[in-house]
Amino acid sequence: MVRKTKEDAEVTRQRIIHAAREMFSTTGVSKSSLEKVAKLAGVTRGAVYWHFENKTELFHAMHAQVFLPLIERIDATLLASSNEQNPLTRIENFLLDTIHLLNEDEVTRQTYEIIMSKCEYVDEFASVLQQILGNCSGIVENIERVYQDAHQQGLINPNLSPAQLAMDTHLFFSGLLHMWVKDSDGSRLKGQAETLIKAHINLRKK
Amino acid sequence: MVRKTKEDAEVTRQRIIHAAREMFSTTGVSKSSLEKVAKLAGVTRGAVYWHFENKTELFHAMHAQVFLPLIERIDATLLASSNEQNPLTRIENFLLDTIHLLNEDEVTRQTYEIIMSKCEYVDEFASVLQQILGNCSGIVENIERVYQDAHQQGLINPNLSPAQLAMDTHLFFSGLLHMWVKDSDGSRLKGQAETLIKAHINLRKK
DNA sequence: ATTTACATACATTCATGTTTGTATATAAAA
DNA sequence: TTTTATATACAAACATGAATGTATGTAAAT
Repeated sequence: MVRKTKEDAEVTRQRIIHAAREMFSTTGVSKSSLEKVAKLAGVTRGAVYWHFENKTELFHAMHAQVFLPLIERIDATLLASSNEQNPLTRIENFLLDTIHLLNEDEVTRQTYEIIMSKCEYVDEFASVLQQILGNCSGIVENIERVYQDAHQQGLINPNLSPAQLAMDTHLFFSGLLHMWVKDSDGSRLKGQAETLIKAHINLRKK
Repeated sequence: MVRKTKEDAEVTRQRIIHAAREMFSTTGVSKSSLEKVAKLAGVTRGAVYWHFENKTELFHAMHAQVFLPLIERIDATLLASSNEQNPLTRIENFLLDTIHLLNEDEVTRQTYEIIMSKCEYVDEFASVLQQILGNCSGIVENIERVYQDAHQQGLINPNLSPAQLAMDTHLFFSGLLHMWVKDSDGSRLKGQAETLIKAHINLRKK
């Protein structure tokens, strides 16, 4: 029984991506052989090589599937409804939402985990790092705009530059995500992430 | 010509560690074969296997060589001369010193780079992550003590808990180091790291 | 009839761990 | 002090396994 319908093929493609994510997160990217990924997906390497050129392309597909929507969501959360509520609250909500997403969505959490601690950024993967850094720059710019709003509305200490505040927030949150993801047993952060975020924002209030 | 003197052997051992660090940082840990490490060190795999059980042990040796002294240095910087100067200045100097170290010392920089983006934390390497997290906890505790000093001296806003401030600083700095190391061309951070650190500390001042 | 969506088989490369060989440093015995 | 025995510090060879990429086969969808 070969030659499935187009929809069936798409299903197998997704199953392969899903299996790859599982494999990557438990075994690490470099030690995940396509043989094992295929087996976990219930297919053979033939199917994998049919859908993806090689492991790198499979990785890219897995990464993009989660992060492209995520970037859009971030932009939307930060910028949309610009004038509807307190800018500082908007930033706080953005951070809280992201933590919440990691709590709820296994796929997103696994992807973050792979990106942050199960992957070596050399050769073909170096470009992924640059891409991530690019996304970060975008996020920082967005946060900065919101801080500018806060600045204009007189919500924060006027001698703090929005650019520096934005970078400080981004670095804080980057550190938070890293520790959140790596601290697997959750003893250090899981319980107090929300408190920390609120404290971080409170530092800025007048 | 085999059977060198003990001192010669120690030299070889160091050469292997050094070569491993170079290899790991350019090729990534998992793609660095002991064959290539040996060749870079000017020896054969025989020498490598004589000095180290396997690649994991070699990695541990490389890691410990840089990080054990580093941890001591951090403790010293943060705690020593406790009453000699402003606590906030002490934290600021600790952060600035670390960035300065990364600027000056190639070996330390490479090691950080490997730890942060050229290594997959699975299986035998998972313990390294836990070890790093343990170190982080220690650092946070130290920072917290210094913030307590600042608190008692009335230097900071009294409704900010030292524990939260310490964690906020640590996460900020963790994020900063990550970006500092990964942003290889330095376009995003290299120039403004010091400014950001000072801004971060200034946020806390009364 | 032809392309599609795979499974199967094949060839090659590469890394690892182990074993063996060996010249010499070093410590003990004479 | 010289001789001797043994452990040391590797190099070289070997054996094995695993992963990759490609090529071929094939049944069903289109």
